[in-house]
Amino acid sequence: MNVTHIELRHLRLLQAVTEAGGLTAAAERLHLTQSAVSHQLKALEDALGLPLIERATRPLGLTAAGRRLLTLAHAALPQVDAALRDLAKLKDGDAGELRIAVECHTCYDWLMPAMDSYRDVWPGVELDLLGGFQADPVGLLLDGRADLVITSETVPRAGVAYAPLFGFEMLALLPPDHPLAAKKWLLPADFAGHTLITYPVPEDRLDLIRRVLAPAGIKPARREAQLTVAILQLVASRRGLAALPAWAVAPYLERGYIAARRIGKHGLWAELHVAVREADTARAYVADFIETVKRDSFARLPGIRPAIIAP
Amino acid sequence: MNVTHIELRHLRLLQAVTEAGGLTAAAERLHLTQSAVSHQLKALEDALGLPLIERATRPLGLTAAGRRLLTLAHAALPQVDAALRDLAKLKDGDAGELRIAVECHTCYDWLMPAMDSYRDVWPGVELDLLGGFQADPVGLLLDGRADLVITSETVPRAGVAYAPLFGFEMLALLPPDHPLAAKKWLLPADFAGHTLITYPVPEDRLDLIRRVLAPAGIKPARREAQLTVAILQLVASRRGLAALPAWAVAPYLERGYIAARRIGKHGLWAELHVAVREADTARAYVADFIETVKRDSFARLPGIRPAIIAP
DNA sequence: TGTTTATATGAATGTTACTCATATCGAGCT
DNA sequence: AGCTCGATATGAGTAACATTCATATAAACA
Repeated sequence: MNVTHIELRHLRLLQAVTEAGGLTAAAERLHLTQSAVSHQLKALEDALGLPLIERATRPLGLTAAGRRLLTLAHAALPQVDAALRDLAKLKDGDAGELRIAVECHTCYDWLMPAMDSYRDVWPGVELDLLGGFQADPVGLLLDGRADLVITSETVPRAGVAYAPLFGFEMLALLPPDHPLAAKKWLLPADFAGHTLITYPVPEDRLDLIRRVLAPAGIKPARREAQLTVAILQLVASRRGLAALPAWAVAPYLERGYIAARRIGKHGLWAELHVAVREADTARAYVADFIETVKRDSFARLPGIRPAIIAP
Repeated sequence: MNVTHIELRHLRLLQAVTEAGGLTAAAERLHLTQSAVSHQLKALEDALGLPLIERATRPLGLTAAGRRLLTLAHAALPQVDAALRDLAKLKDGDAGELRIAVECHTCYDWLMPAMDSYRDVWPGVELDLLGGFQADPVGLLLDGRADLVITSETVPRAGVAYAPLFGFEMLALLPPDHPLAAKKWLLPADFAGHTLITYPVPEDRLDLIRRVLAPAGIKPARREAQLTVAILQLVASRRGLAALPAWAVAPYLERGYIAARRIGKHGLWAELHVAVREADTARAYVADFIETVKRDSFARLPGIRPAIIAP
């Protein structure tokens, strides 16, 4: 067959496979099963009469044909997305207001750049970032004091809709020469007798305490710090241990400033979600903000994975 | 639904609809039913939440959304086609030889420009045009003296494959002030007593005689001319009538040099097909030549329509 | 050499895109 | 008006295809 029946779906697939570095990971991102991805890729290769990926090599490589098709994907898909955005603007208008409340301290790291790329595309949308700690950020939506909340909880609430952003791993931080650094991963007991350095938030907002230490009956001393760099500095100077998202510490790890270890064998994973008023889910500039953040995050943040928990 | 599930199929559809100037004509080009086109367009409009075409206006117009999506189609589809061509070259190589025999005299008008655009894309393919009249052009394929034949016949022959190009209308030509010009279309009897000016080919190769005049028992005198302009000039100077493809006379009609009338109420339609050796149908540079000619013809030639006769 | 992780495959299922048959609509005619 | 013709719309049935589930195979790691 020569009149090849290629579709955007195939381009998105190839892009996801190369970006995710494998079929299984691509499947997660596309919200498909691994089987579907394998079948679809094979069907595409059969239709073209050419293999697209190098099997049995890790990390997965592309064939010349695969690279050519990926080039097409990189050229064509952004055009398609831009057109869809323009259509959305035609439909709903291109102006609006987005007051954003953020629950997690480290989120500013990726939120700022994401907001920048969003602003390029929706210049008519007024972006505001709400500062300060909020006891009940989702409540701000219903108060009308915020339009969008980035949160780790998805407690169902009338009139509020949640959309998953991504899952990320919390890593335990310790000085590079600390005795515990010899272990591949830390167990709850390893934290006993150490001070825990955290952001100034209640204990039930700290995943490490709520999901790991408290169930094991361990209650370490706490010391609070406002800024990520302050926490890192306290850890490096042996004042205690901390737990931060993997993406937030990646740059410091590279420089050997501190060490990071998994919490439990499979790691401690948390998720971020976006909450908006249900009435706003249909607004194009709202939906596209969520899309932008997600795309930006997966492109920029190391070690994140698609969210698993149903919103 | 905001995560719009747009596909290349939709872009090709919109492009076909605007180029063909209607759903029915687009359906023919896409080898679909009119129903399929209508359903698909509606599905797309529903998914986007925006109408794409102005219903109930002739000629059919696009909405702002339709124009934006068409812009996308014009940008993206050529990129896709180029990528597919590159993949075809990767698969089969990019060199070959294409000796082309042409049965119809007027075909050179569109074949030359089509060959030019083809050459841009397949510089490695050696193009040759076989000159002179051939009694049995398709036989040249099996002799190995030609690789591709443009013909109006599709007589099944072992080892030969046919692909349809397009259908076109033969128009009767007459001087603008001729009495017959008063009629909207001509009947076989109208040709009686007039000289028929034709290319120098046997009678059974002339559609007007074989399919219209001979069945009606009319045998007009004939006069032959080699060149299209010579035929036109003879008609204009009242030496007789002629019949030529609509596209070949369109430029002269505009200038009022001659007049043209339908032959029969629904017109006399003929078709052109491409014949190649069956073994060559799988060659990418052969298949793409046929595609190029078809695309080029539909873009350039007025009054042609997809072929109907099964090859 | 088992153990884990990633990919492939066959059969069953669900979801679409498509066709067929028919209805509706609008423009041009008498 | 009413009629006819060409074009588009629509509903129901079908065919084609994408996806899942369950399982096999293969590669990587200790």
